[in-house]
Amino acid sequence: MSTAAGSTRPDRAAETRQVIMAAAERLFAEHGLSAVSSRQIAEAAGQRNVTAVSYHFGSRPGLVRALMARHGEQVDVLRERHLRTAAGSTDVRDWVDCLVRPTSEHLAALGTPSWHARCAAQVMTDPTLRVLVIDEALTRPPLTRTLEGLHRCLAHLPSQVLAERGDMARQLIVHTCAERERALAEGTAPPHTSWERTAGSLTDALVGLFTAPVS
Amino acid sequence: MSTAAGSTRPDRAAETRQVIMAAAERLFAEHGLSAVSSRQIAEAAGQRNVTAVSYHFGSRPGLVRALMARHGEQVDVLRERHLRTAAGSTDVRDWVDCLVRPTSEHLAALGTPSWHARCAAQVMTDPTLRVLVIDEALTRPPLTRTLEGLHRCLAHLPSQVLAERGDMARQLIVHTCAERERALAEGTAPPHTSWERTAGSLTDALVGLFTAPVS
DNA sequence: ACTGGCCTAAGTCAATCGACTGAATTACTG
DNA sequence: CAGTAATTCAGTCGATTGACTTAGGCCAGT
Repeated sequence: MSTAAGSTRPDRAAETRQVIMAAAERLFAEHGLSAVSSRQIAEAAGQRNVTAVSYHFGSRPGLVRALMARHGEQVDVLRERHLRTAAGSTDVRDWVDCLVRPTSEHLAALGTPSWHARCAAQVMTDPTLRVLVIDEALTRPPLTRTLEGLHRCLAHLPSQVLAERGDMARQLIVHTCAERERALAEGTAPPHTSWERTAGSLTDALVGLFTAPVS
Repeated sequence: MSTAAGSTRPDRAAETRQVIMAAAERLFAEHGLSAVSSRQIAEAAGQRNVTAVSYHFGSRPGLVRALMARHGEQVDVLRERHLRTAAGSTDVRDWVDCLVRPTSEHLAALGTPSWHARCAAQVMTDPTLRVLVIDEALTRPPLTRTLEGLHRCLAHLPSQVLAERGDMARQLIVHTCAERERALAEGTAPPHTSWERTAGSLTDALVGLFTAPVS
């Protein structure tokens, strides 16, 4: 029987993948995306083989994609829950909550220090990896449904303005969370800082951003 | 006489510095900060010596600092002008204009394609270069005066909220301009896109962000 | 118990990196 | 015209990188 007792055998690779991803995420957040070599990742993951990354993920972009996909799935679960409570609402704030809260809750669940927010910010700014992740993110059903709900509340805005403000919201969420994560990890955060509070500030700001009059 | 006729002699180094900075900026924007080596920069600048960067700028961080400082000075000039017209105003929009317009005007003056906005976004996200540039930027008098003016309009907000929203504004301006610059350079921008329009959208959004009610 | 397939370890290769050294070129200065 | 300091060029060094190949270890099913 291979019931409990930790893991059945074929999990060894999956475990190694997890270890590598955790190490990569930390190094990416600390030193920047392209400043970290595959060797360093493998070494930090306790793998004495320098080919570990390319074996398990094919390439560095493959690793990044796996990294983002894993968090994306977990955020999706949380977003589904928020979507159920926001269903049918015509209040912008409810839909902004669906945008912000899943991310902040996921980061809170990761504990401190976490690295994903900073890693995601790195990926978003990287000229080559940007596209790879953006269109993958935009095809996630819970996110597109959130945007649809938001658009229904803001139907009075020109579509181009809506698109612009959506982009701004994305930038704002990603980079604000990254900065907050760094402050939390470095211990330089102002008192009373928490992911809960961050989500609140972000939501307030985004509601203002989306409902601002168009000149 | 060495009046006209281009340049007096000691300018040779200054000229080379400019060429190197232009090449570096382009490569940084296209491939990411740490993905570009000093050698590649020197080569792209037409320098056959691989030591050109370290000779003229001491190090790679030195080059980045010089890059940011040069644009910072030019933006400062534009910001001074806006500050004169906004002086004494109690309208948030006037001060947001002082925040946004100098940047957009500077980018517009650079022509298309430009690379500075994307380069700046890279620097802002880099774990090591971030601090190097942020505190230098925050010590620029025209910027601090703008923030003071903004704070006077928003005195009713708790100081921590003010600080948070200031950070968000910074992120928003830098990354929105970077994304717009990329769209313009790649020709994938929607019609009617211009720095003028970008500034307008950004200003609307930021006014909404700053004046949003605190929950 | 054996065997076959998945996973990890170990070693190698050319290419490239940053830093360093010294010589050649340049254009002002006396 | 020669001297001088600044700038550019050319070549080298050890270290590191990604990609590749081969050998070893481990578990599952039979």
